[in-house]
Amino acid sequence: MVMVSKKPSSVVMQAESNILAAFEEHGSRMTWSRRELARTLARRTGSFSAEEIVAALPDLGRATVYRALRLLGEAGVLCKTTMPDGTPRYSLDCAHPYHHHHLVCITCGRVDEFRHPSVERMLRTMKAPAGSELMGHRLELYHRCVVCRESFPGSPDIHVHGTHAHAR
Amino acid sequence: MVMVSKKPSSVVMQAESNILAAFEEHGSRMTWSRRELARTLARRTGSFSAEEIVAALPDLGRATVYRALRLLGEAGVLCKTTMPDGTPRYSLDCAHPYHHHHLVCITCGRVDEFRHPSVERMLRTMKAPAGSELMGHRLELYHRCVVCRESFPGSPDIHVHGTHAHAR
DNA sequence: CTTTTATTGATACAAGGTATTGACAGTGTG
DNA sequence: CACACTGTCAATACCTTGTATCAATAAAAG
Repeated sequence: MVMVSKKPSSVVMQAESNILAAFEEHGSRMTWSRRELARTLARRTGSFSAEEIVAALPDLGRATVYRALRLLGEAGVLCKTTMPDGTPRYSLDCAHPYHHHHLVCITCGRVDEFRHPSVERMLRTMKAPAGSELMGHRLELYHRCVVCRESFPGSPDIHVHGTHAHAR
Repeated sequence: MVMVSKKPSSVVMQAESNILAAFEEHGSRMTWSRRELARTLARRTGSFSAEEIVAALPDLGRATVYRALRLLGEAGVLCKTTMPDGTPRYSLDCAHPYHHHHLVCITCGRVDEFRHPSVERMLRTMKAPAGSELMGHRLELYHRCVVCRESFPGSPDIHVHGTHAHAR
């Protein structure tokens, strides 16, 4: 996991206040822990694991971090993405806060958001089989981003249960 | 997790030989363990966890079961699905062995396979951002199946990171 | 039948996350 | 401002889902 592209400070501040707002709107108390967390998360680029955040905030308890991540996920400012091998990664919602899917680089872990009309069409027309009720969905596209292709040419042979390879 | 619909014995036998064939085609040795596993998996309906299989085969080691599940996943006869909360479930591939997505009941865990032209169109046109390379994808639709809706009316309020709720 | 090599089960371990608990800190009320 | 109420905290233990290791064993090839 490389890729430490710089994040403009205006974007960081925006992200931080988004996070704080999410806590507020959820009715959570504003504590030092949560402020620290917001500050730390806002600076992140790309995706990260929960344990990375735990490590970055040694003065917060594990449970506290996990609780906050779940809360922010429910509030819609943080997304939990599943890598091809099933390990979870978190990323901040930026571009499309309300509905989007993920384009995930399997090499550096970078997560981008996208929308595509065909997906929305599919979701509308899927009106699940007679009598059932659609409740939600998960869509992730796995790729190798430009930077990673340039740094490491060649094709990593990745297969994982539940993931469908694309024809070459 | 309820739903013990009966599986016709012809289907069971078909599934069992599919599994054995998968081992064979992969070049694996045919062992007693793998035969037992094939027999057990073939009888399953709906989805199941790895630990359920471990428990059902007390004479096989944990590692053996996990190894076989991974192998069968790679061979394409078994799918690993991610529930909304991130826990994995396995299910046999039946209808569309080569390319499909999953319609997952969040109440009983039943997994159905589906295809939808809009999804295929999206995948074709997504030709990921300039210079990157699409490697695979994961698409799961979460719903409550007919049986579960009848058994438990009311709407469970499920939200999990990375899953997007559908408008009601 | 012997050799080779994949496979096995046991065990330990790693990652990701939740449950519990006593202590403590924010916040609304008086 | 003081108090009590309740959310939140850190620490810890524990759970689930898997993987790594390794010596013993069983397929399969010759």
